[in-house]
Amino acid sequence: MLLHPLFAQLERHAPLTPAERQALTDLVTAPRRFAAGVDLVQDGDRPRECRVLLTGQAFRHKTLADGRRQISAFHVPGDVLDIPGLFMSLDHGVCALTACEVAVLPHSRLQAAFQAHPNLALAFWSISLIEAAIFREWMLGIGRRTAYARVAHLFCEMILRLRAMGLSDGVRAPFPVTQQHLSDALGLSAVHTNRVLQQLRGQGLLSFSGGELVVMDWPGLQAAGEFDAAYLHT
Amino acid sequence: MLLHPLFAQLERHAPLTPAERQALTDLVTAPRRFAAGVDLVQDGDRPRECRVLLTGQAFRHKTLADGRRQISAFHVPGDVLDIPGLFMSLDHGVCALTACEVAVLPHSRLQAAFQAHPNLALAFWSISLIEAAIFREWMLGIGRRTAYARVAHLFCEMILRLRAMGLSDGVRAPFPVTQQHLSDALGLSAVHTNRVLQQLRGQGLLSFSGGELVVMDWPGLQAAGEFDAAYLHT
DNA sequence: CGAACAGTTGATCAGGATCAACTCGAGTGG
DNA sequence: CCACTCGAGTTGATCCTGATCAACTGTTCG
Repeated sequence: MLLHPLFAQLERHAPLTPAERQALTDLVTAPRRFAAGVDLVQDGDRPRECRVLLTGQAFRHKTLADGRRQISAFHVPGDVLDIPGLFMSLDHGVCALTACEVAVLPHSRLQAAFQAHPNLALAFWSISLIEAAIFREWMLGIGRRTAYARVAHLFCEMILRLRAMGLSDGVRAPFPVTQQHLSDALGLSAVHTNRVLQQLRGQGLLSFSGGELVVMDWPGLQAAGEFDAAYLHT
Repeated sequence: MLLHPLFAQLERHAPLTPAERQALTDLVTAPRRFAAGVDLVQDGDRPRECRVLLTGQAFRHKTLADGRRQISAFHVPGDVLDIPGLFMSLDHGVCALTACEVAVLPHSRLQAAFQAHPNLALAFWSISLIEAAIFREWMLGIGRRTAYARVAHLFCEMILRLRAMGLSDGVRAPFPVTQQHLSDALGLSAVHTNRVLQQLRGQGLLSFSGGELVVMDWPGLQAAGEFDAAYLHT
């Protein structure tokens, strides 16, 4: 049951057959452990394997020469960290937020499994499309929403995604990011993120400290973030 | 040779076999024509077919209730407009910028072709991943680049993508968008976009009017946009 | 004990938004 | 044929969201 988080992601649209599950189980190598802050996936790399996050959290980022950084995704268990690496070299890095356990699926054996079980390829494709849908929603937020709505929206998303993986009850969730991480994800400065957080706290919508998010007023938070979960395709 | 633009996109990583090309040719129905301004793909739709842009240009957008709009992509011939529709309902619309010709690939027959030619599915998957890479680059721009760099960067991208489809010589390219379209793609106001364009023109980097982009100083434009084409994976 | 980092606060600044008005075609209909 | 409208582009004036700079607190950790 090592790959259980991955199966949960892959089965969001259609269940896998026992044979498909077995094929994945057969090809995975021993999971690797990484410490917080380590790069799980390197920018510019042309990987020979797919990494799947089993435990812990991570984030995807592009960083410019002068240090400006954009975080394009936060990753929860079950997420495949480098699907693009199946086809091309990576144009971004993935960095561990916490200690992480990562399953490794060698490309050669994964591609063989795709040949033997075409639906497996479709399932991986499908989760890469959901990730793209999240990118579009983030673009909408960064481009067109206020800082206040952006922060609220991100917290709504993370609560739901973590709940889908059994890591949250919908009220409290582990989200071990600094305010700087939030800023880099939302296109804000750290100072302004801090002030928006104080607003959200002051309105009794949530608390966020020590890497834990607690939603105290879910309808209020959704409204503040103009949040509609349709784009998550759960 | 109706599908020639699609083949050009699909073959960016590996050539298709004659059998694979034939399979696509066999399943395409008569192309449809659309007028400028018409929605080619409707938000919320759950399509039964894939649409491929053959001629003309289009853009992908999410629009909020109050009219704020984020354009998440501009599409050139050969682009598949609704790959996510293979797996899920669409969370955005695609609108024609010009009169367009669109090829229609029914899902049922496309899926059969994927079964018969697994590499076809991989090729479609691959172009959906390139699109996601572009999304990430746009996020970086909207979140972390100045308005000036954003505008320059977008023009660099469009010149290269249009050139890859044989629609530009690398100097001049058809790009029939209004300044409002640019603003909605870049997360700016129309007024500010106008002023940035004047700057870029004033520095002799480009001219942009009547739906035509002319690059007068390519190195200068690249520098202004902090542009590195790696993310296009050409 | 001292670094180093995350968070917080205040003061100031600026990039870009907003509002409003005007120009300039390109239709379009009387 | 002209008046009218409408959309796109342009300009100026003003405002404001959020950036920047700097200092300070608290905590953790070596």
